[in-house]
Amino acid sequence: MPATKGSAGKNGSKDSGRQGAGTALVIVESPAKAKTIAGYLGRGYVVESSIGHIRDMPNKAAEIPAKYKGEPWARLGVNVERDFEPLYVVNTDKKSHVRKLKELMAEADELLLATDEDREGEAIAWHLLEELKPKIPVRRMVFNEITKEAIQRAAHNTRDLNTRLVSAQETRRILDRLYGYEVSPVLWKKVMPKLSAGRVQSVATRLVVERERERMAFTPAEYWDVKALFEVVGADAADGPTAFPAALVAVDGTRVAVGRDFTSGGTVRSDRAVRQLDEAAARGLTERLEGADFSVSSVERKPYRRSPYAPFRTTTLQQEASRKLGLSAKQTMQVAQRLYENGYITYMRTDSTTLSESALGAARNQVRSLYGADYLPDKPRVYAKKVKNAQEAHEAIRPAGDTFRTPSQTGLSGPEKRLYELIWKRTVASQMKDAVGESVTVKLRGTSSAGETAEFNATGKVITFHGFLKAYVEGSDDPAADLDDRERRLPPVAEGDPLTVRSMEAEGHSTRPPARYTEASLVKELEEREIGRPSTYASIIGTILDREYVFKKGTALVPSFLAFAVVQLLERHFGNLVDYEFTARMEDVLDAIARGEAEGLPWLRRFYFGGEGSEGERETGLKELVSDNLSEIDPKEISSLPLPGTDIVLRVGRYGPYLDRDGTRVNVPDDLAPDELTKEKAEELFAQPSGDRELGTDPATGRTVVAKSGRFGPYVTEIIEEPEEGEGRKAKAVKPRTSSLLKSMSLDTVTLEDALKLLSLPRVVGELDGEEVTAQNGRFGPYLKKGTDSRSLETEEQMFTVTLEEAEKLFAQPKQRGRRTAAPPLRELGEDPATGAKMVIKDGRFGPYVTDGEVNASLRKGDEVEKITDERAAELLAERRAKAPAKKKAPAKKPAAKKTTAKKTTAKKTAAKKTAAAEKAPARKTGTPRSAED
DNA sequence: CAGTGAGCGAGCTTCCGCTTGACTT
Repeated sequence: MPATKGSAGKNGSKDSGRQGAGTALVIVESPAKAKTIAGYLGRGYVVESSIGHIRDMPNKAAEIPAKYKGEPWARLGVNVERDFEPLYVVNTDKKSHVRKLKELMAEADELLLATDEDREGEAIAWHLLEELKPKIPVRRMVFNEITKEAIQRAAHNTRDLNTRLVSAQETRRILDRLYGYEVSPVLWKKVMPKLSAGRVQSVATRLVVERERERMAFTPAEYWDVKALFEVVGADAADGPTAFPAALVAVDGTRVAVGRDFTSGGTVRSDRAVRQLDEAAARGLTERLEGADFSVSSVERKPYRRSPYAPFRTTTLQQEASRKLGLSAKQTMQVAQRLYENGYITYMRTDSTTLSESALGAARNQVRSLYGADYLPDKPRVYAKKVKNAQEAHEAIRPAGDTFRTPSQTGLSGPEKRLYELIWKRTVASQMKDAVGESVTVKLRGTSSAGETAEFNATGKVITFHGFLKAYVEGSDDPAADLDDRERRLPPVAEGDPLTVRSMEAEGHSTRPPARYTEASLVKELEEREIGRPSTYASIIGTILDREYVFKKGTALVPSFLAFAVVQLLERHFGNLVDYEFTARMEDVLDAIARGEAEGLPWLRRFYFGGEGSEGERETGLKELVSDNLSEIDPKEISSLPLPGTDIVLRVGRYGPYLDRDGTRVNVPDDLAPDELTKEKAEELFAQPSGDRELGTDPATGRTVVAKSGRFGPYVTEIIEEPEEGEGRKAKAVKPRTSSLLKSMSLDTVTLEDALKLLSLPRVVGELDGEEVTAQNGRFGPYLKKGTDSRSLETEEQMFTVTLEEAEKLFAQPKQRGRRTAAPPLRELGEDPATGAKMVIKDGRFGPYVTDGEVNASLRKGDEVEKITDERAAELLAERRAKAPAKKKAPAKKPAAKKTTAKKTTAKKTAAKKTAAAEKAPARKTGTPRSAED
């Protein structure tokens, strides 16, 4: 609806429109929010969203602007040599949106940056400012709740941008980038490509691994107790239950041990004066108590009171949706997002439990109408913030609006209705009265036939006023635990009342290892440790699942052996970074920066370049840890997990985990939980046929032919019997013949016939120039060999069919000619303005590339052979030239002692010794943080 | 994890936090 200009309200105060003729552009973070706010602000305002952050450091090489490509720090996106100046680019998916914002701004006469009032929101506002470069007046607009009054108030009570908060955010961002982009490559080199490390995900992974370690170290303890059903003598069944259960708690005044009295090692805790009953003791006691007289020795009554739970924030919603609806963190957020976008609930990514005034009113009205005034407290309930680093830019998660719709009024169905109902109930319950009642503990005593005094306990709970429990009861992760609304009524008994035993039974138990994390409990743990943010909890789980650091077994998160290797590496070589307190300490620093009491730069400098720690000790910087210290990380050691009490080592290989005992190896199934890898299980794996498949006997040799899966893929080989012990060493060890399967074969279907054919290789083709010519299969595929000379063959089949004449022709041709000359350029382009050389696009092993005859440059993602312009080709070539010159090697270092072989393994070890020139940062020129500019 | 013989255009992977559609399979 177009704004009617003119009568913008001279008397103004109540007018929802804006004074003056022009319009103000208001930018918020979320489109759904923009829609709502636009309605509240009315004419004179155009409300648009930024859709989150609009700029960030480049994600990957393709996003780095050409002018920075050659910089040594371009890979990081942070100029570590110049005060950690970040390089910001508009995210590719935001380019068109930023353009739109610019267009809208051109129409406006004022810009209101109304992003969230937290660290990230302030930074988004600053980035908008930097990117939009407004020439009109700019103000920062903030609000904590989205109601008409609050929004209109906020529009007229603007402030300046808080640059200190922006600095805190930028410091956080830089640290996360340095951590992630410096440590991940260490994992690529030492463990496996494409792995990742980060401040949040690595700690999350470590938590899961540590829990598994606890489970592995756990020794269960067995203990027994006695359960009995007692009956009140002479009670009237009409008054309610006359029998009730009780459990043995003490014998002769000594408490009987229960689960919590044991250590994880299976022994009784040293500080516990308890008696551990074994089966014989428990059964014996039960027998001796048969027919014994019992009486009530004490009755203790305590008032019971329970207050409602706070309204939902992201983590508690995820936990309850998991317990009650069986939703994963990601599913919960997806459903909640839909509810939010369609106006059913408030924002779902929040760490706040606060309800706005209007929400309080709505909740209280609903309590009154649905449950009656008796259930309504005199004053609204206020919940203290539970989360330490809460930024509270939003409300709690609650039904939207000034009046709450009941679930049936929404017309929703399926998971959306169920989640809405959960949120609605929890919100309403949070404004109801406490549940009150009484809890009772009854102690019973009897004497056994051997004169032992046995003491039993019975507990009961009676709720006299259900209060909020009428609306909502929180779920539990432990299926054995009693829920809050569970009542247990005991018959009315008094001290001295006689009781008879209706039944009595000894029960055996064993202590259980700590439970594995679930998605919800891991998120809860992370939140308590101040690690991660509401917008990221679900994706943290996604990341560690994607990297295969954990897998799900039911709802449990099980760490992989890969996670053990990665965590082991990080703990041993980057201990500080996976310290559980790392983030908490970082938050302290960031808070100090936000308060203006500290600067980010010195802190980043120490983190990256090292320096004096808080205790005056020298702290090694990240840069040194990932470069000079790299050679200290032994990949073999890192990937090895000794199995305690055995000489078996579990190793994490490129093709999955396997066990190694003195060179004998066996694969470990990918889905084996680490705590299930016991000594016995390991032996079982070794005893199993190793997946080799016997194909039959070679009639020529009598040897068994088997198909196996090896390092280089599937292959066939033959089994050669070991010579008998006394037969001496004179018989020279015979090497078994081996051969890789052809590409057309597979391990499952290969036949003895195939195998014999393969084992017949190398085939003698004939003789040329006095040398034998053979056809065989090798590392790079099929080839012909003549002495030290060789030529590749086109197909595997040729190994069996190639004739001497064909071989002679091949050897007559120069090497390497195979396909190069055969392949004409894919496209011809014009001349490179830089060199004047003609450019062509060719097809190569790694896909299409452009070359000028000297320099070659692969096409990048998004480049299409048909659409490459001369300019783009020249750009690619220029970039390639700017990179480390492949030809002339700088002789800065001492000459290499030996010729480096091309073997990858050695390259790995010698990698990363970089010249440490110019590492020292020059003294700062100015003391002003870059982001503090006005 | 089986063990033989080239010579070549590499380039990319990855972090945490804000936010949604627009894409293809």
